[in-house]
Amino acid sequence: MHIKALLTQHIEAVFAELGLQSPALIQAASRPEFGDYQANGVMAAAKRAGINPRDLAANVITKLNSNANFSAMVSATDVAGPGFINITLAASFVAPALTVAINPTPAPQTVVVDYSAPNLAKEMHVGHLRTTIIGDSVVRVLEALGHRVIRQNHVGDWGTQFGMLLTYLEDSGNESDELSDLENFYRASKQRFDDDDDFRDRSRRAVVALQSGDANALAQWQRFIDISMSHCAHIYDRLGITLSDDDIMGESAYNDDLAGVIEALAAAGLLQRSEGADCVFLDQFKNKEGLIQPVIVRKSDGGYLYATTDLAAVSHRARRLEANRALYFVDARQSLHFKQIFAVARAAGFAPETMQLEHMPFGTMLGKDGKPFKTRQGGIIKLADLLDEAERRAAALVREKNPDIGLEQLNQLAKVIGLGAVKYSDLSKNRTSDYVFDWDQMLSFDGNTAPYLQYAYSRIQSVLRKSEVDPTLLPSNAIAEDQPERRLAVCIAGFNDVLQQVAEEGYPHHLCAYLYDLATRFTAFYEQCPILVSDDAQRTRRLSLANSAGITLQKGLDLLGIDVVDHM
RNA sequence: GGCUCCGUAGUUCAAUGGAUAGAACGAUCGCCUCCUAAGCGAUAGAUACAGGUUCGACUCCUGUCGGGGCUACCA
Repeated sequence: MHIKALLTQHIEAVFAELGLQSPALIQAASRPEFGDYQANGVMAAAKRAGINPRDLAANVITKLNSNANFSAMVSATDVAGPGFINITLAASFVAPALTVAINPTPAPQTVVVDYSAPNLAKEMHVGHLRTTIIGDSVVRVLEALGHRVIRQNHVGDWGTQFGMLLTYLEDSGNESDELSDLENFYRASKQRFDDDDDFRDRSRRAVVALQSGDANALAQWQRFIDISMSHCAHIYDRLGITLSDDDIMGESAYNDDLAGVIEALAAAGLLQRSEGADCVFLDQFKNKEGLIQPVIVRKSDGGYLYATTDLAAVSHRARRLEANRALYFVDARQSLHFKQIFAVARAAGFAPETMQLEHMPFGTMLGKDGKPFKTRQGGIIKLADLLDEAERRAAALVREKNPDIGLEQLNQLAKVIGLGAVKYSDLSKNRTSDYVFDWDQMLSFDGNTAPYLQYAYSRIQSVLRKSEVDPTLLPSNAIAEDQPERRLAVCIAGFNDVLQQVAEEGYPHHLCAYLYDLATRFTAFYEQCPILVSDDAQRTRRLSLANSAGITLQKGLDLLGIDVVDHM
């Protein structure tokens, strides 16, 4: 059920009938006393038509009420304030939504989602959390709505830094166990690269050897990549990320396409030689002095750059994968880069006009001092260490709450709760804002956190167990009666609206906010409406509501990549 | 310099141009004879500054102050 879409349709139809072209602007009511939903569009429509907004609102309501379909879904509509329309849904309309079905989209698309993309030169650190977790959640939501999703893990497996790493690997006698700590290995080779001129030159030659397909260099490279990728796979497994080896489409995969990209750009008349490099100059990247910022696609030494690779990737996604949409969950610092890539791709015809290219940026991770974490020298926290600490803290808490718990169950609980907390703390923030990394914040188990939602879920399971009824036999369309029941039921009915929004905009924090609201409404209901001690009809109705709330929580958390447990 | 993002309670975060700016943590005070107190209730506390547009501005525009980021051969 898409409540917003239905209300929007009805109201905009009335607007049209009155000769007005204006959005209905439906949103969930900002306060409970305003009903369940509100339409904010009347004021603007009235303004444009030069009529009194409250009169228009009254007129709209009259027309709405004469529509049988609208009357069936709504129990009250009122004009409020300067011209808001407050809408209270009919309990009988809300009831069917308690089956908690996710509605498939009427217009399924092929959506490429580019996310995670760790740099294989290094070990995954906390900076990779956002793209990986947020991207995976959006992927889950898109798939749940019936879109065909193609994951693309555009790993950093190519480029100049590998010259440095392979040269260092060679110098250190090919000791593969040194690679067990990738981070140290990277740091050591970087140090050498910065200090040693000869090493630097050899590193650059190693890059050329790699790019020209030298067999020995390639073999070394492959070994390095395999080891590094297995580190990533391990992290994905722990985090429950849906990426697999099949989704790996790294930078190196486009090597054979790069020359073709240059040719195509030349054929399109876009290529210009400037200071020895092949560039594309587009008017839209002109500054105030009229100077155009070039997009360099081939260096003066003949080497390609990541811009070239990304152009090849756009082309691949458009033609081979036949994507209608491509989403890039990548750091906001690359905003200009993607603006350029998308513009060049369009100009060169690599992507059809009908294909949406969307950079879904996220903010930078900051230290507690508010300054960006420097990834170059120290200061980074490995993802593996963060997850260990999360599980350790969760285990300590679980043991404290439940001293008699068995070891196996303890570990299982600690994992679900610890990882849930880490993921939720990231997912619940607007991805575009910068991100302050703080152990205690990230591993908090109180308040608006995943454990709160998991706790609400486990309480529901507890009540259902005690009721000794089979939840699948509960009526799935109970009519809510008391106020806390209504508030809960209306919230459950809004599930599809929020999924739709996340699929369109790529902001899972809206789903988090929704689930938190749902959980607080459940808790209010739980406090105010005794379930098990009620009489038969009431008991069944309330059990049914609780069950629906539990299913919604479970499904919603699953779309965030967070598990639930029956006991906490 | 140019472009761009940001500045909201003590702290961490919310708020498609809508009504009285919401939460959480922390603080203070309450609530377990009662379906799990990882909970619930109450109190205090915020839009950097100055203009402007608008019926209505945290949100849009201009300026000031403060802080990130990007900006021709790294990715």
